[in-house]
Amino acid sequence: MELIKIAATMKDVAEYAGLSIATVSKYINGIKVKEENKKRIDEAIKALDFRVNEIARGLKTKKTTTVGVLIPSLENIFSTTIVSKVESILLKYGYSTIICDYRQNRELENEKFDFLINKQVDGIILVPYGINESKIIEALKEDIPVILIDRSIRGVDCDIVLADNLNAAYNAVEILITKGHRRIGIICGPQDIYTAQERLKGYIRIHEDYELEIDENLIKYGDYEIQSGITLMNEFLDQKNPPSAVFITNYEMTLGAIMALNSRNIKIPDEISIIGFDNIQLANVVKPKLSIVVQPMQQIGEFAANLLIKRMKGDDSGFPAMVRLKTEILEGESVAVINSYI
Amino acid sequence: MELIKIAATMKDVAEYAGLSIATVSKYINGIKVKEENKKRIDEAIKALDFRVNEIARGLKTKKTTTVGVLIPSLENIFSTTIVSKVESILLKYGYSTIICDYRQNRELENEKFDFLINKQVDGIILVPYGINESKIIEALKEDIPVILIDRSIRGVDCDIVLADNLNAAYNAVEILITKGHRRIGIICGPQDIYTAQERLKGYIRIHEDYELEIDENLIKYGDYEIQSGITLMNEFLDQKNPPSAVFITNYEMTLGAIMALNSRNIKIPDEISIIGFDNIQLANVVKPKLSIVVQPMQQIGEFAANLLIKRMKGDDSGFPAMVRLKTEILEGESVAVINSYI
DNA sequence: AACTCCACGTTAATCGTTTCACTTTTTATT
DNA sequence: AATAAAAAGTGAAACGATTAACGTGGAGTT
Repeated sequence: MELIKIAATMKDVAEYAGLSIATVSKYINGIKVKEENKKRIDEAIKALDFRVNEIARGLKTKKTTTVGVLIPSLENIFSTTIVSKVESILLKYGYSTIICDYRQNRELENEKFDFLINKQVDGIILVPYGINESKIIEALKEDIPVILIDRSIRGVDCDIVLADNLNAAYNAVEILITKGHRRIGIICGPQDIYTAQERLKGYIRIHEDYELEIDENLIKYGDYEIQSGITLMNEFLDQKNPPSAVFITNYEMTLGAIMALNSRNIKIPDEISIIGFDNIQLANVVKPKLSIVVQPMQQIGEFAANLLIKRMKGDDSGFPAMVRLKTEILEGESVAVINSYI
Repeated sequence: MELIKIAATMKDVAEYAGLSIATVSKYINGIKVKEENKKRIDEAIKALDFRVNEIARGLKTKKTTTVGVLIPSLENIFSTTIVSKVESILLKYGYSTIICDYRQNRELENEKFDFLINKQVDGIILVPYGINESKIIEALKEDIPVILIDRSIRGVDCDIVLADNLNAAYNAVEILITKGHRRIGIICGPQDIYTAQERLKGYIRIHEDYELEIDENLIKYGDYEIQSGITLMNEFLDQKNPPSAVFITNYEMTLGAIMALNSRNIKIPDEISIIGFDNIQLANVVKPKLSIVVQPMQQIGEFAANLLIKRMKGDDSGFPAMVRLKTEILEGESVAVINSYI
């Protein structure tokens, strides 16, 4: 005969210990209680295998100790690395993390944001794409802190943590320039995405600083997916005057670009130089080793999580915070030194 | 003056509509209500921007419409692909997904399992590693369905969804054999992991079926991490009589193995043939294109999610279910044809 | 001994739903 | 029109915690 064991409540504990529910509750919530009673309660808790019912608690306190993380995709290293870090930090504070993936789809992004709000999360970390800014404003107004990652949203005062994308691109392209490249292609992300704009700005600025002309034919816009990388790299290769080097501004498109080169049997860096983005593992497994821009993803996650904790504690100092973290360049062997200009 | 808008409750709706709370509740839960009242309630809901408080509901119903997913790592394609699929299916049914990552750490795995139970999830999907089986039994007894993925646990009757690892390995090694390889190395996972055992069994069985001897020196055990792949591949290469082909049984070790080969400048497949595991993107970006075993990760996620839904609805038919899905082999150019045996 | 404090306890209301056990209204039947 | 049966609506008690507001007993003071 299986008896389904029914979970003990605080009432049971109180009875077992011969005290009132209120006393037990207080003890559990860290309020002082007589030594003697402390013992009795502990004993009762152990004997009954009591655990507070978070739901009931949540109903009273209007807190769920749950936060939502909304990202473009679970199949993308940038997002998952951040999520992984965020989750581990939040867990330390007793929060659980609901992760939602919106598949690069604006509509889904909006829906899932609502879903999280509906689930009454205590806070949200969002890597935004096309969210309706009013939703964020609304959330903030309802006292649900939101931390943006990677992309700011026009017209919304909101904490944000991101990489210094402009300088990431600036530095990457500078490497190409100092190695002698003059016709440098860039495969950008969508024009309406902040991060993508910043990366392009970096490309443009370094050209200005070196007084190099910008050839519009060397700027191509993709959608951050593998296929874009393939298509756009092929377009470059088919140009009458192709670039000697290409800077690709995210991981998936870097993958695609390499696939395109491989399938045409083009040697890196002999025939074309490459700087990619974001995935150290990829960089090491490709031959020759790829030079890539590495975002401090762990750090981004760390800052975001800690900032969120702070906001959820009600500390609004420095709002809205903008944390901009430095990127790094990992040099491989995918960039050739050429002398055309000497 | 900012007025923080306080969410409307069912009571408010009832008052606005001039009905009782009970009626409103019933309507919301799909019980028939007079057409006229339907309208009034809808109107009230809209006017007050009412949304049910899931917490309060959960307190009464003892359901959270939340499920937990516990995986070894968020930085591993196998897990994230599954999670992504699971999440999207569950969401359709109104469930949210709490994702926990235990970093290949048994202790953390046990802790996070408890955490999920404590959060009162309605069900759990688990890719187990070293969990204490009593925890699962306990959960099942408390009527929280658990679906295992990829690895069964001795002594526990539990639904499980996995790939046919034995035949995956069998088929992969068979390809090597039919192409003339006779000294075939295998880089296995940890000996205490079910999946790893199965893959090794496949390797052994195909050898038996072709009446080939098994050389213990050709079997190496790793821990499913990149470094293992590097180390073990190097060990193979340093043997007096190295294998002509190596089958590597997970993604991370495949990465490592390729890094080892690259750093020693060994040509694939001219000097050694390779069959790897699990990552299609990787397979395409490496040169030459890698031959790999592909698990039907999406399908695994799909089956697991649907089975969980079924269990949560209280349908225990066919318990414990074992769903074993076929793998596929994606042939690249990393396997050489040799004629030693002709 | 009377009085004030202080530390610790307790009572009871409350959070926003669901649902049981009725009551009232509507419809169908004769 | 009367009545039974079916349908729709209601009041109030849960669910399991937190927390004001208040109660109590004993040490300290005079």
